Amino acid sequence: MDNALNKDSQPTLLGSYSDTVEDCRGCALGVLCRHPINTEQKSKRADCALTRNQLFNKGDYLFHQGEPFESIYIIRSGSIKIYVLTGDGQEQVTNFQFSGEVLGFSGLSTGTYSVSAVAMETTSICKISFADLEELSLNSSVLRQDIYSIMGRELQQFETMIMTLSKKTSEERVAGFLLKISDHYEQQGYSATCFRLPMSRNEIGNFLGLAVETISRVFSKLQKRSLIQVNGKEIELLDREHLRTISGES
Amino acid sequence: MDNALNKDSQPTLLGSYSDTVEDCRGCALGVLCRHPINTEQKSKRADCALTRNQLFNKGDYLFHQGEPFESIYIIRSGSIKIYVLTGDGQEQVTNFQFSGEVLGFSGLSTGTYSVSAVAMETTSICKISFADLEELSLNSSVLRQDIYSIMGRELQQFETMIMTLSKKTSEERVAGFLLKISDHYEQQGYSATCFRLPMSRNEIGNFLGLAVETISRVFSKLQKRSLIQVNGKEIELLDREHLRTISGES
DNA sequence: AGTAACATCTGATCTATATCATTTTAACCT
DNA sequence: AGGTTAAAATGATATAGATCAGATGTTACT
Repeated sequence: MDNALNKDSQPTLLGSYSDTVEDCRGCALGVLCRHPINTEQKSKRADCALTRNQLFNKGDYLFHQGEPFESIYIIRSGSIKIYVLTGDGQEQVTNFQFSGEVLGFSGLSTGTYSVSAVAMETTSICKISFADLEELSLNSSVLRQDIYSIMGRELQQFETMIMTLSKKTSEERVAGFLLKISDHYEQQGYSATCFRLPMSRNEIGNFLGLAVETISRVFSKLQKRSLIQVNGKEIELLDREHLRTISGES
Repeated sequence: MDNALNKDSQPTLLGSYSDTVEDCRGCALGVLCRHPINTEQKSKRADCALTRNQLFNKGDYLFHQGEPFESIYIIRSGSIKIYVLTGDGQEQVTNFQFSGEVLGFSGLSTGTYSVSAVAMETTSICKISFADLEELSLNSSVLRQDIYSIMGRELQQFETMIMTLSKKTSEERVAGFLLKISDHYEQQGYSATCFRLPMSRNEIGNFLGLAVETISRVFSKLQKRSLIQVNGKEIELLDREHLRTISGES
């Protein structure tokens, strides 16, 4: 029921896994594994560790809202749902994150995670304690810049999300949602037009501020207009350009 | 029409304004002015400067969306509206910020400001280039922690905002909005129950994802129920407890 | 002071999306 | 495989809040 560790997941010295670096080209904190800082650091701080390639099954939690903030997580592959519990115990999905993305930073202000993070499918994670990350960053302006950049990007994405929730119609939201996922897969070298949604209609609706039924209806409508092909969670984007127009850029 | 500099606003060496520190108790980056780091640094880096107490009039911009990211801004007094321009040129208010708060971080990822920041009333600002701030932070774990904490808090606030826009009714949104401002003024030593809103109904509606007319109507309804007293921009909260219940905590 | 331009308020109507109800389809378990 | 349970789709209806229109109030300018 808890995190399933595979045999490669023991904490290891930084820089000792150069054979796996090839898998990590899209990693937002790739400098941790690629930069000379590793070999320099290795000798200085034997205790400084990055846990790599830890496997989580669908439903496994990376962390729960309220737990002490400890580590930053990097998604190697798979996908994670981020959500907060509202005052009355409802779930509010605040993000879906995919390979290459980094999560956990919002815990920085209170010292406890402000959200929960749960795997939506089998997901491989790298993990580094924030204390270690911060210490490493003192010797690498590139790493520092990367950390700030990741947090800045997350702030920007939230700004965009607020715009979406505040001004967009259901169709615009769904089109934008599909394109965001498509763009992400494309950037990671997968098909941009044909993919499997790791989340349920319910979770999509929750994230987009719409009822489940509305998601179904919009999917059907977009399919009737030959813009997408829906088969359960399998989605094919038939006309990305038109979808882009509908979504209102963003 | 542009930023009006008052006579105290020239860049100054850190630590040279100890006489003004008393005004800055609520400042989220107060460590810049209070911590021994200042005097140590002062001799080492004469060019490291914090611009203090720069005055902006209503309508003056701190920065515009798209301009190169340069500095972080700290509000000493007054209030700032943060907004993005959407694809079709509409304005989307993403935040209202008040004294003690820090802004500009979302520019960190792209190197250009992703939002515009404009004074809603006469506002006093301190400003530090991010490069200088980062350099100072290398010698102060407290400052580093403060920077991360500010960014983490901003992420958290966005998470809350998404919940608001996704799930709350107009009444809940408005009650929560008034309480947030009230709490802020209280924390800064002003009256928690009686204050002047620096923004228009239009801007409130834009921020809360509601039409202007809805804001007016909810204000009127809350007044009819003796929860608030409205007189143009002057607001008195008559029953904060009840408002808190209506807002659904958050 | 007087007028223009704008902000706010209130009422009447409309509509996008929620909600409720039912059917269809897919996933899961022993 | 077959039966149970959950997810998704679709139709019918309700409603919160948008939009339109007008009245009133406020601010700014000469």
